[in-house]
Amino acid sequence: MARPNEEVEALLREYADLIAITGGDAFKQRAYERAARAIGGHPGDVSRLGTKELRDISGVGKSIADKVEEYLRTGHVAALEETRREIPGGVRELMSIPTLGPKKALALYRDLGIASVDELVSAVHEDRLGGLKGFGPKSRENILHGVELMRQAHGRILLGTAVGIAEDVVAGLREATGLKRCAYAGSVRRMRETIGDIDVLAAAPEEEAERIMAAFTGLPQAAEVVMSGRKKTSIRNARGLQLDLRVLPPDSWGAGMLYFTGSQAHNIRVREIAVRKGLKLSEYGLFEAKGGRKLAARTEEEVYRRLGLPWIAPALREDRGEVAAALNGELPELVTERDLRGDLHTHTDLTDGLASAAEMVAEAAARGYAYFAITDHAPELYMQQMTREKILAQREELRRLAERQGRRPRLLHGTELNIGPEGEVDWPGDFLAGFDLCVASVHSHFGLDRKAQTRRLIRACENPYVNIIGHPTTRKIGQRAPIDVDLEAVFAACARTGTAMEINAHPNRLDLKDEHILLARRQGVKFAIDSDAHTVGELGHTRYGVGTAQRGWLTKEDVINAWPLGRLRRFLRAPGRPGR
DNA sequence: GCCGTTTTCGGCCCGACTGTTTTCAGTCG
Repeated sequence: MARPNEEVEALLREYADLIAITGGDAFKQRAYERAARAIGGHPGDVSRLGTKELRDISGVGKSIADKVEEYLRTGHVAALEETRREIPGGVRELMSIPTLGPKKALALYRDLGIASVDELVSAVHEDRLGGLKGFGPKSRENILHGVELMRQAHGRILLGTAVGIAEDVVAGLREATGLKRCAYAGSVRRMRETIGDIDVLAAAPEEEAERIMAAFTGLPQAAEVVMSGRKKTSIRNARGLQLDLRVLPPDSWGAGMLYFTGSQAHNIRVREIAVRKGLKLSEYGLFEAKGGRKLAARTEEEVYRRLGLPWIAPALREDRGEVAAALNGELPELVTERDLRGDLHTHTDLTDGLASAAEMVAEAAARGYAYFAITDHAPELYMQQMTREKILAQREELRRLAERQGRRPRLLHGTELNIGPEGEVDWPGDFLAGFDLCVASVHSHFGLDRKAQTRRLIRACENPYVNIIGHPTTRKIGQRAPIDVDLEAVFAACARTGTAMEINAHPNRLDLKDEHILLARRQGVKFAIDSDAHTVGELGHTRYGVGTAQRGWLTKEDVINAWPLGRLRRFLRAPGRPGR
């Protein structure tokens, strides 16, 4: 499903870059970037849309719709091909080096014929950049350093890792400076699945800025100082991750958090509203365009309110229609971590977990869960050596634990079944009927074609004993691609059979991801936010699952483990399923 | 190139830092 959207997005982004390099209209470039973002984030498959529906996507007009259709029909776009002949791909690649943008990339190509990162590195070493305007000794150094970074670090880090670093840096800064208002913003606050850099905000009067910047560059995480000023300082940690600190007057805290939380596209939307009202919004506050009187800045709520909007949760700020929804009073009341009443997918040392059932249950109780499911692996995952006897013994163990435990959490005995290539699962129905719930997941045959993957997942949904499809696309971020499957067809089957889709909260999975959730939700699918914990500590991963669910606009109504136990049990025994 | 309860033409977000340009362009977020 996502593939055509991603392809079209990449295509439009490339065209936007080429417009920038060739010195084309900056507004035209932005129009292509905006359309690229809109199509990349569009929940449905764009290759299935007609001209009219395509143009209904905000930012897509006649010209871009024509190009998208041309691409989907023929596999290429004539206008893009033509520009590509003018500018070799390697020139665009130069822009991925920090400090090099379209103008400098073009200068390098036009004046020196440099059309790849390697050629650029050689040119610097051979000192051929000497005469080029805008390339002094410092920029040459920056280029070599940037290429080095690109080659070693390459790319983004997982949300879970980034949250840890961001929390450490905020705590370190607070301790070193006594700052009260200090927080991370940016994509970490929005809970994006991967993070490119970390933005930290501090509120302090002007005269304290220098002291705070010094504390920042003095943190143990600061392996390198990238730039330092009185208002903004950037460091890199030992692994090449950039952290930016902005210091703002305390009066500007809300406007600053709003601005630095982004996304950029969300900010543009909000500013457009400001402009239409004759106002100006910056990180310092909301001002009258004429006269410059400050109208709001102290809190995010205040700034939004003055623009006629309710507060918009960070996870929604991706320009996916949240501003329009806010204007119409149609923002969803998002599910929160506190809404979760239990976890429905966890493991113990009976299979590949590290903690005993008793330890897992104790932690679930400490988390305040009303119910808690243990779902160890089933026999088809051969390495786990599961048998009927072992899992029945576990059921007995849980019964004893429940007696000791009292009413909370109520223990549910489940299993994580393996979905075979034909959609079959490990045990027959009469044995499955003994479980409180069954999660079913793909653990093998990742390479089947789209038709076969789709068929096996739909069959799993149709199994009356399967309640939840675990990590539905089986992707591991940065490690394993998702299986090729028609998710829309699977979602339809889920909605029809009353099978929930899992939002696996492990930071290296986050599966389903936000865009899939948006799509599934519209088909009436229900979700389970599960930790898939294999250790006691991993039970805390649910926060990332909740963040992902929020990015998919889910309310507690959509999430079965935010429901009271009675309602959850009715869902697990829904009509069409044999009673048990 | 897109878009419209101010507009079908004339707008399109805004500010900080760096490097080298002696007054500001380019890049970044």
